[in-house]
Amino acid sequence: MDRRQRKTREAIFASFTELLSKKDFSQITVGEIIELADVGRATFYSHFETKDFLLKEFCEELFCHIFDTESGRPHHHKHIFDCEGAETVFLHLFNHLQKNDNNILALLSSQNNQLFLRYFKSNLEGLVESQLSLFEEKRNSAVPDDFWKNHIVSTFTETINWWVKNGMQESPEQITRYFFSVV
Amino acid sequence: MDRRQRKTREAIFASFTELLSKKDFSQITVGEIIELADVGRATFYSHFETKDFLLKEFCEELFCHIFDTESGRPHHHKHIFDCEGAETVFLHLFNHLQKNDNNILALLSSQNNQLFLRYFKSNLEGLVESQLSLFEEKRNSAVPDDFWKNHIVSTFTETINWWVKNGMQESPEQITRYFFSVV
DNA sequence: CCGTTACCGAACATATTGTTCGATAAAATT
DNA sequence: AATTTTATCGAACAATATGTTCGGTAACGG
Repeated sequence: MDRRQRKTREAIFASFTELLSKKDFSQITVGEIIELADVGRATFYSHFETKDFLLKEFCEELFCHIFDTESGRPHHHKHIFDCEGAETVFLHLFNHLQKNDNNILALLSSQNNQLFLRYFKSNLEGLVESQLSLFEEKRNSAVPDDFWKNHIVSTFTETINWWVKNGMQESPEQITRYFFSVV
Repeated sequence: MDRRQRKTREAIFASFTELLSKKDFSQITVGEIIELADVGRATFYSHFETKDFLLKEFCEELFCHIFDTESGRPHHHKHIFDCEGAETVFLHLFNHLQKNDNNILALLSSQNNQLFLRYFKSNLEGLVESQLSLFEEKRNSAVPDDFWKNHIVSTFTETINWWVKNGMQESPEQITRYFFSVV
């Protein structure tokens, strides 16, 4: 990718991040974004069809980064999907959040948290699906598979939500314990 | 309240309801609302400061109606807060939904469901708080009160969400059982 | 019956969106 | 190093949406 393109894209993302942490998505205008990013109007629209597409691509990069960071780095811990044991996987995610990669905490604690938790949720579904067997012991067989899966995913994102909203006072280990206490 | 005011307000709410069931809130314009409601532009703005305030008042009426319907009608069942037993209260809410008061199902199954579930949630909090003791037996004491309360509320709204999304094939009794199986 | 109030409708200023185009400079290609 | 390609700029543009103003009209309530 052309360096100019890269710089423009990153300037827009950075500007967008800053604005998202301050105001509601619906209140942000393209004019504000390009002014803060210091790029031309036509340039913005050559990168993103609309503001909604910007959000979509922004979230994809953000969560791809979080759900995928360690792959291909042999000396760090393994890829998230390869971790063993349910606790490890979810603890891993809580650790990522605490490290505040890509400043995601500012986004999760802003007025737009619902927006990001929704994206988080859709990314989480695949992961939970692959770990579903680890919850088998806790599961009441009276409920449908789909209901059960949805419940785990929702409980996890709600746990994150609660944690962030309360200032993340608990350690990742502690919050993982809370999560497993209720699910 | 003046009859003219009442009619205008209801026409706007009806128009708004119809539009909400068809498209995303952010895509709805004031122009569309007043055209469908057949009221003048100035009239709209004399009733509601902005589109967001319309949503706010709309939700307040909607949920007040649902959480409050039976009070003061001695021959019907008791007020929702007076019901005995946790199952009864939550079953009661599921029944309300199935009856589709105020056409709330169209709203809960539209693209705007997140919007309404959020309002639903805030209305639910008080109710859950008053019923918290009924969950005591199921509770793992290792988690904070606040976390526990949030978990129950979230699980309930997510149960509704799942139910509506899956076409409400289960009976209110069945869905109540699902809810209590996981919480 | 009369004073009050809500509505209409039309016009208006302002803001936002998304597009277009020629000029310019940075990048890639040869 | 010369040339072609490509991204950006800046400014202007039409189209749409927002929120306000005002005089005339008709419905309301006492």
